[in-house]
Amino acid sequence: MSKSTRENAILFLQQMTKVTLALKGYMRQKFKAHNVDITFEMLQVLRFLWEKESCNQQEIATAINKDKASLTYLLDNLGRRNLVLRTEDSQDRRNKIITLTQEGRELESLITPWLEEMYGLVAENVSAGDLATSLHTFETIYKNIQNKAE
Amino acid sequence: MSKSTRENAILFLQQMTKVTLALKGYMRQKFKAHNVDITFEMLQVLRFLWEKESCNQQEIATAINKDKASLTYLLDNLGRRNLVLRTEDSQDRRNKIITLTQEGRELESLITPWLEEMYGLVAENVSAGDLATSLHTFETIYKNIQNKAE
DNA sequence: GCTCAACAGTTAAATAACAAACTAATTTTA
DNA sequence: TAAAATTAGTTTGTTATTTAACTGTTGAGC
Repeated sequence: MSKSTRENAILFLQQMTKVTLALKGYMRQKFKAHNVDITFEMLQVLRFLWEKESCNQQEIATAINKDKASLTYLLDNLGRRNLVLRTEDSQDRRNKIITLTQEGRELESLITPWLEEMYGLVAENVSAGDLATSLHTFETIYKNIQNKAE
Repeated sequence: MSKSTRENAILFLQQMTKVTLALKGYMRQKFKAHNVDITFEMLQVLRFLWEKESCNQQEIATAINKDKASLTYLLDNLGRRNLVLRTEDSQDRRNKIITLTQEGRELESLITPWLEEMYGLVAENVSAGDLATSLHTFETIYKNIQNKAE
């Protein structure tokens, strides 16, 4: 690995961290400005449920890259805010079926525009080609890690 | 924003999350395999201190993109592990000067190779051009967010 | 049919992040 | 120089993540 490649790898990691933090901060500020009492992580759950009304916890966890313990916790918090409901699956009693409450469903129309703005922030001033290259780079790096970790 | 651009923006965010998690997991597994009782976040602090032996907390916080409250907490944990020392700055008593202990310095030679491996994972099978494009994309997105948030 | 492995979810303990309010020290400025 | 603003760090409360151990349920193979 050449010295400049190494430097760029380090910069890559730094910039990735900064972008992640900045996007979270952007959404947090939106929530605060509109008195919506949820976090970025809760939004990830809600966004999934807006698409797929009913499912078990593991399904959500897999979709949004979290483990099931985090989901237990997140759904407790969403339940406390009256945004989701947990019911036992009578078909397979290991499952808890998660559904949105009316309140949870109603948030969709308020928040979706902010999500679209966030997607816009990712795409703005970035050519389609550069975006695709970056995507491809992520995929390569991800594979590199999977291979190394066996 | 075209539909496919939007899709790619969403994929970009998903892949970025996955890469971040995978890299953290990779390092965690290294620490565990070698019985080194630190976290990825503590490593960020140590890595900075290996370069710049002595500084105050705010300087570290800025360099590794954390807030000062997180640093208070992280340095408590590093201190408990006997890896860093906090001393009051007699020049400006608002500052706490952070230095590595012998034990903290000794970790450098053990851990640096793992860091280099991590940089390698980012650069492996990625052309210099693609890496540079990705870097540039991050910078553009970061600027987009800064501009939108005023 | 029983046993055992696999699966879904919970819990507890440790670590981390963020916001807001706070203390103490220093610098600015009027 | 006295008051005000700024800066460094801590504390508190809420939220999130990870690991590991745990409970309960289901299903496969003998």
